Amino acid sequence: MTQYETIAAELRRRITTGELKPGDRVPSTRALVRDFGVAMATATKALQTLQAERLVHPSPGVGTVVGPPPRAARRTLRPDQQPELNRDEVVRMGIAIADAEGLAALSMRRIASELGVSTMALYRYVGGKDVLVVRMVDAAIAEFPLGTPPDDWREAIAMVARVHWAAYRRHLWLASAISLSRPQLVPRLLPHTDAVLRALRGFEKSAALSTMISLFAYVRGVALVMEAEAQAEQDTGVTADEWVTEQADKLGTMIAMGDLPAFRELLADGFDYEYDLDKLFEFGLDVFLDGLSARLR
Amino acid sequence: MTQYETIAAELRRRITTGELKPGDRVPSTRALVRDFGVAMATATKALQTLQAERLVHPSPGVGTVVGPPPRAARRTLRPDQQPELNRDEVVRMGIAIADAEGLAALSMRRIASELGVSTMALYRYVGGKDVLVVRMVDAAIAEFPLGTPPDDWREAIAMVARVHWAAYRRHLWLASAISLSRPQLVPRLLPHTDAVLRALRGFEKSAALSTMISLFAYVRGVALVMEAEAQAEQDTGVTADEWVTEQADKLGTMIAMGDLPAFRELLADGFDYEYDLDKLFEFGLDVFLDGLSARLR
DNA sequence: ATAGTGCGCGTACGATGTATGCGCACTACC
DNA sequence: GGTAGTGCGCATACATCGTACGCGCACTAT
Repeated sequence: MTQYETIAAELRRRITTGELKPGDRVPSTRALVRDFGVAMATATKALQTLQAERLVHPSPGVGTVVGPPPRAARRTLRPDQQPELNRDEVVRMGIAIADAEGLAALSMRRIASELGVSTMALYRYVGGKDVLVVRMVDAAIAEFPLGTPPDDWREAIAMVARVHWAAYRRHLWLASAISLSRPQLVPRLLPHTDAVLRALRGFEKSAALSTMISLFAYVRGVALVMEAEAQAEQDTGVTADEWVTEQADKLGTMIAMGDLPAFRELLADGFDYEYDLDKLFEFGLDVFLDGLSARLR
Repeated sequence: MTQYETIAAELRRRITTGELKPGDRVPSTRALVRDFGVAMATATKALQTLQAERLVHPSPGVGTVVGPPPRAARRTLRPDQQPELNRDEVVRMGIAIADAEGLAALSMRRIASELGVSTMALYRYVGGKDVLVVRMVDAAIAEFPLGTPPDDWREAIAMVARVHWAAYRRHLWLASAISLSRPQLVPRLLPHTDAVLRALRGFEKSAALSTMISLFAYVRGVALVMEAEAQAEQDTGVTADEWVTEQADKLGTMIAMGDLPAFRELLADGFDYEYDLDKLFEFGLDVFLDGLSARLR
């Protein structure tokens, strides 16, 4: 332990034990030099350490005082300098851009220019892009409150799943954004998980949790298919149907070369599958819920 | 239509009608100047247009000849210049990096430096990053061939799902990479889809397709949870369990503030859920398959 | 009046994917 | 055997990204 750490520790002790109370003055630099027999630089460093910990603060003309530095008086801004921006506005713009052009088009510079503001100004409100995305997720989820869930457990968790689906549908980027965000909580998602857990009280506890995660994973999985499709269509201007017909040749040769009997059969007698992800989602959801019912019985 | 376009069109007509056959000489620049009454520059431009279309090529000392330019003889490289790189090597290195550090760490420069090669040299073999990723996906899938599926339809599609799961487990990046790739086919994935379709021959055709997509979406959904967890652990060095305990305070206040009875109840009497994604995957798969069975009956 | 302070944001850095175009080794002709 | 020409392989350079850094200015406190 260096000398300045020793001094800092001693003063820290006096403060935490109450020997020095908030408002009291700690020994001045010069007093420390005298009492501990150290150089000025060392004494200064010790006090700086405590300042960095916000245990003490310098009070001009008085000395170094115990207690955190007083919050600087809120600067009164002249009317023309009132910040016309706030966090919600940034988050809203982020959502608007991601909705219109996908997460890939979302950049700090883009948001800033869209808001008529300098890029770095955003960092006054959102900390960084990752944090912004988490806030976007939270805000997007909040657009779809749950209402009161039905009594029937099956109806209840179906409702939550459908609400999620609606959110993913409205905000196509949501499915990929929500995964990137474990280190951050999404507060307004908690009511959803709570609703599912409540509905599944009849199940064993670990089964209830597994059910919930599986269900959410499924919904997000289908939502990602939807997102990929939308993104590809936007990038290339080609819909899924068109793409299939375009790629028919390549697919044809692959089928011919590989050993894909079921595929060939499927394409043989008129491939007219209606590619409707809403229906697909409901189908898988039904199957899953049927499975759960069987299990509960 | 400009003059040179007129001339080019006329020559093009003579070639496509067979009036001029491959090997024949088209009129020289000077002949065109004489016959069409245009300037040298115009005649030259007309011939250049056709050259760009690879309909004709200049043959030194002969004139401009119908037919595509002869493929340059394959340059015989001296032994010390034999390219020591090939596409598979690039793809393999891409997979190695993504396995070890995630898709985010995958960059063209990184691959190149890891291979001891200049960055742009990679573009001789892989076209671009997107294409590379698709090839990585294909290669990763190919590591898990299907074997012969059981007769029982349920066992058969469970097997395919488990093979997918194994692939996702081995290559954590696979779950996010596989979605980005609609415009490209993943050839060696087709046998998997074919196996599922074959197993579901008993179902109505559209139901079979919906089942397949739902199932794959589910598997990938769970795999993405796994990937996010692994990535977060690598980035922050904090496991999921540790994170939960770390965030307990924040979660606690959220629970206290919000109205989350089931959550509170869950945490109240000892939260000891075993967070095992393999088991979770099997659980959800079972539920889904149970649902399908019920539906088939 | 003047010294000091901290806020807001402009500048700049280190990444990224990849288009562009240059030098050079080689081929094909006189 | 010299030489013109060609195309391959890759170094350089550009546009984009997120954001660290630190400067100037407007304000507060003396």
